[in-house]
Amino acid sequence: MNRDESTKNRVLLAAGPIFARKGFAQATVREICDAANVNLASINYYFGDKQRLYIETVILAREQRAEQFPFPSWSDETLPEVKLKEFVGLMLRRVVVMQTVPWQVGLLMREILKPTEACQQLVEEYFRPIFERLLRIVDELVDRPLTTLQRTQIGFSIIGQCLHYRFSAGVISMMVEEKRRQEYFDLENLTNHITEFSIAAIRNLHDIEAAQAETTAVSARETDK
Amino acid sequence: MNRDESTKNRVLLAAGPIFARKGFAQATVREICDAANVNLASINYYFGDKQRLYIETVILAREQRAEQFPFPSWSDETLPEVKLKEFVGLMLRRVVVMQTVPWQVGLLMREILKPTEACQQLVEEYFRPIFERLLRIVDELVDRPLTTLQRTQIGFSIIGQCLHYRFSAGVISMMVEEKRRQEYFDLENLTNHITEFSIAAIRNLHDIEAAQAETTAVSARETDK
DNA sequence: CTCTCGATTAAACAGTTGTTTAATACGACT
DNA sequence: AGTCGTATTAAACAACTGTTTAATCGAGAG
Repeated sequence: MNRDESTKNRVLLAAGPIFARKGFAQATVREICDAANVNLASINYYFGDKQRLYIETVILAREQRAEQFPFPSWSDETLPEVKLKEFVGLMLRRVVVMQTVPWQVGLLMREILKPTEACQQLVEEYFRPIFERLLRIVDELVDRPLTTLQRTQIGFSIIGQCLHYRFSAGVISMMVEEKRRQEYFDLENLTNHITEFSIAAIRNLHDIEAAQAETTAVSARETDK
Repeated sequence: MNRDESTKNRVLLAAGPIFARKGFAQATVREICDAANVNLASINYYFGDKQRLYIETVILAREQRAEQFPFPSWSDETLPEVKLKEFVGLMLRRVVVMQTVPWQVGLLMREILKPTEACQQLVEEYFRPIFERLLRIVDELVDRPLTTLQRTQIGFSIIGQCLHYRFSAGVISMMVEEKRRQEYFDLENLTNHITEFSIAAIRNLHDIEAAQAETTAVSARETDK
């Protein structure tokens, strides 16, 4: 029998999307076996129990995590503004559009929200390189050296704007009028806004810091009285 | 009998932390009743079913959270910059707490990540008023009228920066060096950065939009060749 | 006292869960 | 043919779920 269509493999492939969608506890072995068109006992026969099936599924997800949206290779002359825009567009494409998110990413995201020890490796191999790449773009956008804290915070501000459209997608949908919902999740609109917002912030940050110190003083005076 | 110690109230208070920790499906009525030291049938007697107990718990969480960190009342002369800073600080205080997450916050975050029936009411009575308040501050910060889409996107950019430190707290902790972790979650540092970043962005957004149009053209030309 | 009625209780219920069992089917080998 | 070992099956299992039931309690009213 072809290995790809073996009972064990069918279970593994069917389990992935279901675990990704519903989580470990909410996914049922009956649902998985139905989807895989195998007998109910197959999971225990091949994997021992549900838990070990889940672990094998996570491992498979890691292995199969194909670089579906690879980073473009930029020439030396590419403007940092262009780089940032493409970076933001890439982030949004990877995480925002729920429908097209492959189940492998969904499963890993699930692990990330509730970090375990296995998550550490994921951070090092997946998130940190992405983040470092972003920070290098930020460096190009400013004309002065930044402290480690500053550039990290700027990075989180940009990432935060992107991820918000995934984590809070449900609430955002409820908050905007249904008629224009598509507009708010439109990839190009989002990319343009987040890019422009962030560039505007980075460019203007230097001037603001000084002014803000004054504002803080005003705020303090108001609190006093 | 004291109202606070009534059976119904004991159930409500016991349910909050359990729902927050385990989610709706994973929390069991027996566990809640045990914690509240009441009979198993009490939930159905007082609340009808588990679901309605959950909804009442979410409502309670929202009320208690808003009570603990109320909005300041601003005078007419208060600078919008000050307002934004206090808004951001309030958001962060309500949402971002490093070590121990109060169960009220945990429950609200659960609703954002995976909205249930309780969420619609939560949006209308809690999130939307907060968001509208933010948008009015944004209006004061710009000197020109914004489209609905623009001001909403700006609002999401600010909220997204704040919430990122809750949803991605685990990953952020893993990404920054442990020695300086406290620094990255320091309330004042965060408040200052997000406020300054957002003000800088809003102030500069107008100029950037024009420049970005040119950049887009450059990007297109680069893609062509 | 008795009566009443909401509050509380233990028990039972019906449904679902993951897992196990025992029987059977199937193919490879002698 | 018969034998062996693996794969697959339907059924049963025990534990747990939310909910319902019917009995009991307990305090206030007549």
